[in-house]
Amino acid sequence: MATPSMEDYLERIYKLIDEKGYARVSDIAEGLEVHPSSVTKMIQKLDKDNYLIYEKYRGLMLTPKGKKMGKRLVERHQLLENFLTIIGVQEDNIYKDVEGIEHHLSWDSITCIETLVEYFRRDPGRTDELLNVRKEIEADN
Amino acid sequence: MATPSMEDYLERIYKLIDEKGYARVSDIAEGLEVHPSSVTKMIQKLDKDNYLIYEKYRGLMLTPKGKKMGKRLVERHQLLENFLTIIGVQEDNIYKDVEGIEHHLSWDSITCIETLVEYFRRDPGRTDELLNVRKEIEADN
DNA sequence: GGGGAAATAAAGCAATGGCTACGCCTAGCA
DNA sequence: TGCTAGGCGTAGCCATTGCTTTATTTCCCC
Ligand SMILES: [Mn+2]
Ligand SMILES: [Mn+2]
Ligand SMILES: [Mn+2]
Ligand SMILES: [Mn+2]
Repeated sequence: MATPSMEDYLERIYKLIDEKGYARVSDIAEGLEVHPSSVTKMIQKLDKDNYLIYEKYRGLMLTPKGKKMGKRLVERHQLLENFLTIIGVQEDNIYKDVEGIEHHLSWDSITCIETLVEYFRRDPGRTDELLNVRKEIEADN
Repeated sequence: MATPSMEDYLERIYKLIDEKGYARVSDIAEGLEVHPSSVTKMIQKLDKDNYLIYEKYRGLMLTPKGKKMGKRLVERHQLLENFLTIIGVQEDNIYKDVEGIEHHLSWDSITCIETLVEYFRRDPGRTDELLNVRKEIEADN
């Protein structure tokens, strides 16, 4: 099982490869705001756990396992951001909250949240009603 | 700021006092599945941070700060369990998920989830519609 | 006052993951 | 073609968190 930090790295790596075609140590480090040496260390761990194949000074390649996991992690992060946005969480809180909770939800929960997001997407009136509930609660104070 | 573990202890302590009138080291230890010595250590930390007043061998008392925080933590935990239940997460996943995410949500997010739960509570038909969405998604596979 | 349960103290361990310092590799320029 | 800057890797260290084990102390009740 991957630790939260491992997931953050894998997510970032997947995204970089997806967007730029490759993932360099320095880009990963910048994205996660850690030092390059920390990235090297973690890459070696991810290699040992078969999420990627790493050749020093040569770069890295995600294995099928790593690709699959990376994709899920990126999608999970996006889903959670969408969820918090829909329910009205302030922009500035969203990223940090998602970074925290994403590692602690079962895939069962993720699926249910997916359904919930779809529920609001299918009928925008529902979002309006949610906002009404909010207003009514606020008015009671 | 309290660490996740501190929050877990505080939550448990508040609950014990609420239900039994007092919180003994052994009860706390049992509830959190740790050794009594771990409890003692954490209690001292919580004392230092003014969440409670601790007299060795004499027990502890929550300060106003500790009471307020404890109450919020217990309510937060309960809210998140309700939320996951409403959206259809399996019983066996709920506790573990909540234990994990509860420490990583801003109070802004908590408030929004509260509103969401209230939204479903006000009209049970909404829950039914959510279930329908779920069934339709499942049927598509 | 003594026995035993409960609580505490002290020491230490393990996992995680970050940083610094320094050394190595290599692409690309001179 | 050789140098070198910047990127990368290694080793060693440190901080945090929170747990355990073991030994000792205290309290409570008989
Ligand atoms: Mn994260
Ligand atoms: Mn993320
Ligand atoms: Mn918890
Ligand atoms: Mn909890």
